[in-house]
Amino acid sequence: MGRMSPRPSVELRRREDVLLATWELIAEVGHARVRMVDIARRVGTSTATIHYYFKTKDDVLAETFRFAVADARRRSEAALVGIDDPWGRLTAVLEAHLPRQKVAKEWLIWLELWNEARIQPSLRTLNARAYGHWIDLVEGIVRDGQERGVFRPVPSHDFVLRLLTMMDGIAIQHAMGSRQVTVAHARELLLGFAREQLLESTD
Amino acid sequence: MGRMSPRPSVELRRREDVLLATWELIAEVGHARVRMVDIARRVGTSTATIHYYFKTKDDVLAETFRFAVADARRRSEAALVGIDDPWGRLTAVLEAHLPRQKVAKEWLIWLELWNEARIQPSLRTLNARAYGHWIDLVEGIVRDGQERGVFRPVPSHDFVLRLLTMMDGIAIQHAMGSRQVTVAHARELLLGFAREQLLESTD
DNA sequence: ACCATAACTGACGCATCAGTCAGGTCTGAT
DNA sequence: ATCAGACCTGACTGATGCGTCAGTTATGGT
Repeated sequence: MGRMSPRPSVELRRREDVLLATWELIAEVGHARVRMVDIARRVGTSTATIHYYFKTKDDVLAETFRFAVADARRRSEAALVGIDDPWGRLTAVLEAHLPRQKVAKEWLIWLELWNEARIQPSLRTLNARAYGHWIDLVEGIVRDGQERGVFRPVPSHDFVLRLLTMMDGIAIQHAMGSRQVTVAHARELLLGFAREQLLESTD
Repeated sequence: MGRMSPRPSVELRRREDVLLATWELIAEVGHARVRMVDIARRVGTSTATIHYYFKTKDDVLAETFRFAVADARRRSEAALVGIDDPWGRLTAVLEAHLPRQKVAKEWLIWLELWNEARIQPSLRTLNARAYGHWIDLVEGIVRDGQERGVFRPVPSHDFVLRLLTMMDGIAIQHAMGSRQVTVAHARELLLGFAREQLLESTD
């Protein structure tokens, strides 16, 4: 009931507010430390209201993770709009996920998701799907570049797996506050690797 | 007091039992879900006894992380004993940390440590130190190989950072139960990368 | 045999939170 | 003006789990 009422805008807006607040809180203190009161306060309401829109706290967290995944996917797609040459597409999509500003917090969400996905099967499938899509996206760009003769014919799947796992590892050290791994350095490590593998001639 | 009593064996053994049990529990259910009762039960005692040896639960967790770090370092050193040629040393130390059997659980501990280190400063320095040591160790092997003319003169620091962050990223996907990333595949991704970069001639 | 103290424990206090409930207000349609 | 139902909330309940404490048992030295 009610979910298909003539005026769903309130419900949708409220739910999104909650997810946004939860998203920030997870990034700030970790999902295990997020309390319903914290979410409520940040949204400017009571815990009972949160429960009016979400059955349990776990639901809020799970939906927030889904929300984050969808958001990241949107960012990938937005970054690719209007770009045609393969190297431009590859750098655009990687740059779009380098940990600056809002994206920095997003990486913290991934850290949390990985930890929780280990335990909760539903989150595990969420992560598997998201990561699969991420790999497919980048691999598609790489293969396209190879077919067009712009990229060297390295094994695309292994290359992408190396590139993206490297990205995850870099994100971790960045999240640890390692001063060795600045955003500039992260970009150079990743793009440099891609350049070596895909662009530079074997002489 | 007491810490320097004539018979420290009981205390030391007990403490180690607790750390071992906690280590396993963290790997199994995640540090946030580990309860004092669980630890006590696994050691075969009461929660009050755990508190006799450790001030708080956080102390137990923190010391367990320290314990895990020390254990990993010991494994690196053990793997290198008696091996002289650089490529042998590099593969030995990497193999020693591939996620098989006991080491598989260890990777889960790292996942947990990364999450918690983000929040707790003392754990962050622990992680920073451990990771710094890990990089130094591998970079030492690489530089030694380069000086001996066995490895190609790629920039050692960047290479090692790429290799080790790749390893972390692979570990994450492995922990997620990705069937794409088996241990065999992980080994090939890592060692293959090292081989390409360090051994294969530029033609 | 005795004692000091290390080692251990059951029972409990206490704080923290997720979730519920009974009832309130607000809004748009008739 | 009235009403149905969406929207919201303060106050409460119940469960959970850390840490304490008063007291017991084990142990090694003299």
